[in-house]
Amino acid sequence: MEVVNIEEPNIPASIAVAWGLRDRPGKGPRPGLSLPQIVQAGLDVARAEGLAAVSMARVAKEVGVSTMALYRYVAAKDDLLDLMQDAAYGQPPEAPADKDWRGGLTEWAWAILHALRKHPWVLQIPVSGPPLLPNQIAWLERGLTCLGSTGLAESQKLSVVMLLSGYVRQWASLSIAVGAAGPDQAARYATTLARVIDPVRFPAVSAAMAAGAVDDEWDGGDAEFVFGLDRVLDGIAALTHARP
Amino acid sequence: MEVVNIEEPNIPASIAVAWGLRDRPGKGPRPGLSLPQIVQAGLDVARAEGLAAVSMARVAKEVGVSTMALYRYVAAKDDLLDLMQDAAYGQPPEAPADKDWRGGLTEWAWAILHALRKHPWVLQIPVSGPPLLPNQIAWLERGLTCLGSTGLAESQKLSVVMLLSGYVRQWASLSIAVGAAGPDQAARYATTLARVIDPVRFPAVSAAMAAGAVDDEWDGGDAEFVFGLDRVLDGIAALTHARP
DNA sequence: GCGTATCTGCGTATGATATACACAGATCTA
DNA sequence: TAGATCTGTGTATATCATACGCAGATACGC
Repeated sequence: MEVVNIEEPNIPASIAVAWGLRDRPGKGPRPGLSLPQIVQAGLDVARAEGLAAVSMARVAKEVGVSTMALYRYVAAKDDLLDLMQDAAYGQPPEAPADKDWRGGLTEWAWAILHALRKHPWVLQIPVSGPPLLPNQIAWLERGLTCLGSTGLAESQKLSVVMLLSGYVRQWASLSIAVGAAGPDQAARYATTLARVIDPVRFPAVSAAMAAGAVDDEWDGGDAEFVFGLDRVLDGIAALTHARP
Repeated sequence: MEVVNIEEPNIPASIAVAWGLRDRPGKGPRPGLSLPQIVQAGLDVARAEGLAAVSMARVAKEVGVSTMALYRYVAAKDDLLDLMQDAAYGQPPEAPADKDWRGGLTEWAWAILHALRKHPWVLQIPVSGPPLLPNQIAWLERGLTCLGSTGLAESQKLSVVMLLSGYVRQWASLSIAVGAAGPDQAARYATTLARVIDPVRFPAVSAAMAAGAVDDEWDGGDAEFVFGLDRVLDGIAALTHARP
């Protein structure tokens, strides 16, 4: 079972593997591991010790194999990370059929946020390209479905869904980074900034800090998320009204 | 010149350094290097060979010093990356005073996009926290200033600016990733996806692909960027109308 | 002017990392 | 049964960040 597929030469191996495009010749000995097993081990390590601890050696130890055995299932570490990311997103929840597009997308955005909060390390994986793995496609499907009744063009639907998922990802990234630092650490940041930022050179930032917008109110809570989410959805609503 | 500052124990060293909070005791020999010089060398390497090539050894060779000499100026590689990121953003362009908030923010978003296109490797640096370095604060200042006349609350202004900058960053990330793959590679992706995606399981995605939304039209051009940007700005406009 | 503390730059060492390569044994096909 | 092929493994290599200590240069206190 070689990981590279001869018939699909220019596809990243991780994608081919994830979609199950593999010849199973069954010549040699039965594989003792399975790809989901390895990916799950990666998830466990990432969850317990962070993404930085996810090395091939560490994952191999987790499944009880030698380091190099993993390379029989995964062409490179980046592929494993891609697969871990897809597994972390998981399958999107089923769409309740009785919602309008706005309610559906709101729920969809919340579901993404929950997935990212459950697996914060996903945000540390550098973006390697457009979403192409099965679960990511499933989330995309689910988002596009919400826009089915709006009459938008297909390319517009796609842009809207990408815009929204980008917002969630971006917001989660910031919120988790601040949350991971801890409230006292964040407070120290704020006081330091307050001392360092020149009110003459940065009057608007100073005003925001003086109004407590930067730190005091910023609990990383859901209110801020809803605010941005509503802004984006309002923008989409304006578009649907313009094109009935 | 030790990099850690004793009086500010809990501040990341990179921030203290970037803001010039350093004691200059002037006891030992004059430093032969300067921090901007090192950061510039990092930029050069990243520009020419990508972020992955930016190692301490490579940067040191670039400035003509030994590897360990860099650690007299930077506490860790992450600090260097933070400083490189701030240098890549550079100073925001001056705000033309005769623009309304929407025009101002539009121009601001475009300026960010241009900076990111000029330094695509910035998008590969994992987000370590809220923007705290001088140039990033300057961009924040510039964005907040655009909203000065809207009467929004300070916390709302901040959320809006973060929302917008997040969108730009997200979009640039996707667009650059697709662009870096090259058009032929992207076309191969699309054909592979078309074969792999089950129209029964993913009808909406299939419809989008059939309509050519995924690949044919997606040139990563400016039209897609403007579309999402206008959505976000429409959402903000709705807010300002609701609160005059 | 002099001693001394202190800073700079450097060479070396260490531990972690991804991954290439070749081999032994297991398994299926002919 | 013979050969092809796949699996798991050990070893080797190259790269990386960075800790540590040393030699020389410099400026301050006297």
